[in-house]
Amino acid sequence: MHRPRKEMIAETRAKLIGAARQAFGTLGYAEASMDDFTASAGLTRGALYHHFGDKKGLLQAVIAEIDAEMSARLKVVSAKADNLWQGFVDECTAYIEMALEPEIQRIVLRDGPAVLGDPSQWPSQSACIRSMTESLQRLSDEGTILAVDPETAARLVSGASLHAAQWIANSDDPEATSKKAVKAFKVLLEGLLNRTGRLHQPDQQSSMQPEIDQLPA
Amino acid sequence: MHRPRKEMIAETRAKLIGAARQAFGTLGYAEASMDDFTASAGLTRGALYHHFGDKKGLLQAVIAEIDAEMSARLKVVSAKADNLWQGFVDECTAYIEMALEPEIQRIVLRDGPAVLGDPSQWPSQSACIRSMTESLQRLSDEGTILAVDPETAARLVSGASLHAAQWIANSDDPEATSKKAVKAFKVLLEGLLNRTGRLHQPDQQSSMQPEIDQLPA
DNA sequence: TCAATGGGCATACGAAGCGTATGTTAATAG
DNA sequence: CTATTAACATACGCTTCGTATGCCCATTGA
Repeated sequence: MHRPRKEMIAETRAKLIGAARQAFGTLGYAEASMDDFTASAGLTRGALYHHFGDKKGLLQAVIAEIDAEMSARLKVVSAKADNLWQGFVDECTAYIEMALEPEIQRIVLRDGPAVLGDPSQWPSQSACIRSMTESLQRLSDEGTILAVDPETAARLVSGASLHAAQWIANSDDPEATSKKAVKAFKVLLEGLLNRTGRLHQPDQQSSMQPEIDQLPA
Repeated sequence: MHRPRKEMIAETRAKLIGAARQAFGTLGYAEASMDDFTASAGLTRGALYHHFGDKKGLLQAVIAEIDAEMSARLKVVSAKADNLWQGFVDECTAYIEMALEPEIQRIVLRDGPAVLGDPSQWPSQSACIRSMTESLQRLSDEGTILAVDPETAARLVSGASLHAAQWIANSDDPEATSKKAVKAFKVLLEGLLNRTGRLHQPDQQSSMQPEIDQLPA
């Protein structure tokens, strides 16, 4: 039998990533002991070093997994919108909502950059950015937004989103904070809109409101 | 004599902060050995623990010092502008330029959040945000920008700025990247402008251009 | 079927690094 | 003048990481 062998190996990798993800997400990268969370997976550090080289390598794998999930979620959101602008807006709100999750905040937004360096250089991070970039590219082709470099705009918007999410999540009153953040975010985003012609221009006033007004605490 | 005593103590603190700032800025927080950089200041860890409690406490002190310097620089920039909008724009560009400095990037933007948590909760970080918030408040009073919560807008703008700066600093071609970033940043910022009345409305097209087009590499 | 090879993982060891507990000195207070 | 306290240094133990080594099982080729 060839399969059981390969499956055991894949399972070991998955168990290590899962245990590390749990530990990194709750304790943080620096405080997570490799002895502890490998033991919680029924393994030792030997397996870890064999598969991932070192602790940083495992963090990379964990982040790649999370980032793939985030990217998939964004694609789903933008795909089921009525028009492109709405899809982009939904994508932004989904991005903020994801950034509110403690695991993503801790691993991807806080420890990741400190240990692995600037996220814009990660091979995985490009997935989320690319998704937003493609949306903006289509909006630009369509004439809905002004002619700006889509990737650049995506990075600025994601930067604002991520900071907003961290601010919201750590504020005293997350609900009130999110409302203020969304309102201001909407105003900023409208800077992108093409106001000279009115071709394909969607309803601007109501477009940002849905769903995000009541965010999870 | 009372003074020499107090001065020696202050000097010890300053030497520790200086040595730590150097080590954190070049090696990074995690890789900086307390034994090493205290020795480089002619001291031992004993002094460190006495004055700052632990390694995190020292990082806090270092960040507080850097943040104070940043805040002072921002105030100078915004004070010498001709009008409020221009002052705000200059402040943003100065913010981006500061975020390009390796020491600030490493200590304040990368290691700081990982070790001390979300920057919006730091007592010191409020200084820079407050500066931008005040600028936006005045612009709002003046009618130049739309009625958005000034602090919220300041946080969004600073978030976009910081991410842009990190992207620029780590890109293959920082100069080209900065040009694209500034252009898109300008478009976004114009979302804040009040376009209904034309009272106090400054020249929008040229206002973002100065100085930042040629950023330091 | 039976070596033999190699990959998957555990164990053992050494080296730092951190935090604390304990000195030691010098200045200030009474 | 003594006693106390602040400002550091020294010493110790604990944890953690990385590597070197060893074991075992599965695949492979004859």
